[in-house]
Amino acid sequence: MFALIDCNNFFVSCERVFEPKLKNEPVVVLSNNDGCVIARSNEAKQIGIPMGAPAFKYKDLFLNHNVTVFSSNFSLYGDFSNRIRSITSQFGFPIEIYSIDEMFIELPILPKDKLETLCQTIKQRIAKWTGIPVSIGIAKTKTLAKLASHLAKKNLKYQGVLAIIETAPYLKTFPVENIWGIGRQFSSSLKNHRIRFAKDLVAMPDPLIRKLLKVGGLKTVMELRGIPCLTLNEVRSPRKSIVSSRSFGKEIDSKELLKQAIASFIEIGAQKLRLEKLQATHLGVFIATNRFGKTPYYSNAHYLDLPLGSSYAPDLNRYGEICLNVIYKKGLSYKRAGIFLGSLVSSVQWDLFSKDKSSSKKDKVASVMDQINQKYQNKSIHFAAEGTQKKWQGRRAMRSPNYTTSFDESLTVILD
DNA sequence: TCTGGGGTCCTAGGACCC
DNA sequence: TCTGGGGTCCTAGGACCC
Repeated sequence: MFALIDCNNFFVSCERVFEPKLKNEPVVVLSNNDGCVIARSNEAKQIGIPMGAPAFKYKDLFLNHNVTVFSSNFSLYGDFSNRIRSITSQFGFPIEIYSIDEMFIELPILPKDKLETLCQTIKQRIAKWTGIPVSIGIAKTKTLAKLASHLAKKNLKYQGVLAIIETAPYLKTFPVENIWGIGRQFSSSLKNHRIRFAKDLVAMPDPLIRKLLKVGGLKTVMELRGIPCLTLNEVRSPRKSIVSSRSFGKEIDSKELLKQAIASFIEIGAQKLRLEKLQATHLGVFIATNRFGKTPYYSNAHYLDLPLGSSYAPDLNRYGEICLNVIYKKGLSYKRAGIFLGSLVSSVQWDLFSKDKSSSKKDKVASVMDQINQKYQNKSIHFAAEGTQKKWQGRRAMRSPNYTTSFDESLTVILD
């Protein structure tokens, strides 16, 4: 049996832990650059704020309904995510971290009421020790567990936990577009075939499913039928690529500033590489003007294979600059840029003819910098290529303090 | 002024081979 | 009338997820 533990309105719930007065109040969390709504409390959903709503278009609504607005604070959310994982792992079941706010666990086969009691215990411990409310769905396959958690979240009568043994009654009214693995395109093409609910999908002939939804969709349907196709992945498979990109706070036309932004993105990626003991042998840079602007949209990317794998920013940066030179067009104002690191390898493939014998020195430099940035604040020390002004950085005016990951920002409690 | 960011997998089609 | 028939590999684009 699989159980999916899903945190309710996760980012909002994290913010509420330190602002208890916001319970039962409408709250939203915004994306980078304070651009879009990426998390909503139930109250905010009720007001009619959709997922992904551009913040500036909803300013009045926020004001009129007293919506509390946060910039995103991923250090805080990541820390809560780790705490919830460690609490869950205490129960001793195999566990898969699926995303920042979701985990699968594998449970023994037990009667419905035993499964639900067990998961209520998990749910209550997470709530008591972290303050984060979760919903838990239990079923024979991962896809059904997802479906169950969705129902557990939406239907108060389940009190946050639902085990599905007999699937038929639940599939009957479950809309296809809410099924895990059925996105916008697939659900609209299913609707053209008059498939509206999970039960219709399950009854479809396999060749037609294969034709419309490809192999992935066929797996989804098998799982809905109770035949497990997906397994628990306890160890995360090594990452295959890294992307680091941002929209800018202000549009940039200077190539020099773009270079600095690219250098910053490369260092973010390089840090991840070093953390996971990987090196990139493929690098790309992409830049884009404002999609919504009046001027014609320009976006372009250029990729290079590197002669030697690296996780050292100055090395990667040389190729980054080459890429930028290829795609940069003078006279345009750029709104977004990013870098891509791919073909990641775990050890260096030495180039027989390379003159680069300095790699151990570079390793030392990088590791000292990483230590300093870890001990003090991140970006305490950085390469000059990143620039000192960061004129391109976006807004995050309403970010909450890093209560749990920075001593300087921890909560002060005043006792009377 | 203002519209996110980071991933994976699958497929169709082109290039190339014999 | 009818212009071979299989293969493999790579890539871009599209689908999905959070």
